[in-house]
Amino acid sequence: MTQRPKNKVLQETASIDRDSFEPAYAQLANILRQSMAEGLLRPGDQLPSEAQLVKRYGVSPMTVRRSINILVDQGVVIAEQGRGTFVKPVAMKAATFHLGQLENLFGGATVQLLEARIVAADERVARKLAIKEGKRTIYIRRLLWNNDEPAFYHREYLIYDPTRPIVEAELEVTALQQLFSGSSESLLKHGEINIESTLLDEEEACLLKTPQPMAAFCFEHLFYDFDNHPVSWGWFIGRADRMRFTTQVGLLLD
Amino acid sequence: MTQRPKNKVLQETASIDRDSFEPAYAQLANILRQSMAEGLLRPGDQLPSEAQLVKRYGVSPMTVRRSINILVDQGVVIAEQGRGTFVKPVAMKAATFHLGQLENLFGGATVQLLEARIVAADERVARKLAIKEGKRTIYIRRLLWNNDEPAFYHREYLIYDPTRPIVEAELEVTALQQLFSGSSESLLKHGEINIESTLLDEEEACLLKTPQPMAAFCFEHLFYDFDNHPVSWGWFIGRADRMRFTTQVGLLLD
DNA sequence: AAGTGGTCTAGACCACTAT
DNA sequence: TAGTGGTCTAGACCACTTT
Repeated sequence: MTQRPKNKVLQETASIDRDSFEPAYAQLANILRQSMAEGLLRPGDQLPSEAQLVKRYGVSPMTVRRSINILVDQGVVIAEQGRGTFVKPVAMKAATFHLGQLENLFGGATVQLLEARIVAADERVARKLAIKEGKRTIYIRRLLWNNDEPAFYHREYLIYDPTRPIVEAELEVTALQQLFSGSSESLLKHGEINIESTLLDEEEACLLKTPQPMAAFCFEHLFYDFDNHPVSWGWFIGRADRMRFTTQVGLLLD
Repeated sequence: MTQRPKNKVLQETASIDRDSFEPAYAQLANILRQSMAEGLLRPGDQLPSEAQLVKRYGVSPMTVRRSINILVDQGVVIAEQGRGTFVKPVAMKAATFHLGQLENLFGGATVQLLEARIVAADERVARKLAIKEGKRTIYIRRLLWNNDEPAFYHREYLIYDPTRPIVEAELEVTALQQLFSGSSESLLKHGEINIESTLLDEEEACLLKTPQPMAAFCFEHLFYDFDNHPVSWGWFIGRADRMRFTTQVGLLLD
């Protein structure tokens, strides 16, 4: 282990501007992050204690705590009760991928209904939707177009609810579209999405008008209603060369 | 637009347990989330005002604000100054994919060095690493093994720094491994990672011992040091059927 | 004018860690 | 015992929206 001084003096120039529109807690968080970005505070280093920060920057303890909580939430420091607060090394446990491009793909998409029929649930579907095998489900196949190009091929199994007849318009709206539009009329409470990398099979390649073999992203989705019952299970498949997911790791400055 | 009552009475049964180990702010946040999960509070509904929550649950304004900030950060409610706080509809703008499995793959991996040599940067490499074309870089090809199976094929271009000779041990440690291990000796400050879905080419399939065609995940990475200079650019390629990324959308309860 | 969220104060008490 | 972070109070003042 390399020995480093336990505590470093931050640049005295930085201070809180009380006339700024930026709140004091945000300013202090930025000052601390800036110190890390400049290498004044390195991974493993201890941050000044709360009491020190209170004195140095002339803010109340609650404000200091809020600043530090922000850094903790961002995962750039770790606070240990009774020991101190330390700069975390860059590590990647989870990555937030921004699906902005995906949002665009769904946003302007038009929906072509390929097929919609009532089918009996086989073992696999029954298990996913938590219903009995043989119960009726609605099977829907759709093609989502974007800029006159086929963007996604979507297959979905919906719980068939005899008390709520299917409006034709509904067939043109997908669960995932609702997610992206943020419709407040959604019946969905939550869902799980899996991203997989697959090859297009013959049918998929044909519908999406791609040569074969072609790499693709597959988004498997399972959505639940407010009673925690599964509502739909399906997959969106789109050619990989139209999508990319990006994430940043480590320290981020504004 | 459907009209809903602007404000609902929450279940009076729920209250803060001052003897609990769970802090009051977390308890209150959970009570509110529970109300959403049960459908008492639906997307678009207004939450009780801070003053109301202060009275009803007998906590201070700061504690109420902290609870609500948690929900805001989680993206399940939106607070609008002067108007109120409202339940957000389920929407997916970004998705956090948990790379736990990936972590396992890297964690126990052994590294087989295939090639390491100094090469002049071509236009593409020079652009990515922000150096002049023709400058020397270290090109490394590695195979990462996991459980006696080839897991990832890694190619990487490193900035060649004549003042810092390459230790042989370094060649067996990758930037991404550092990320996963959370080594505090990392020189890395931050980086960008792209996830792509691709097909394995002949060389890749051969090294990874897969049939062809085979779908694969490709992680392109670009890492920077504390001076914001690029350090390395490369790709990890692994067969798709060994990885899966999952995310949850909407309301999450503990 | 009344009600809402946004920020902030100046402490308090507690649990935990190190010496 | 001293120092650290974790929680919480009981207000204050401000900016903003609605009526």
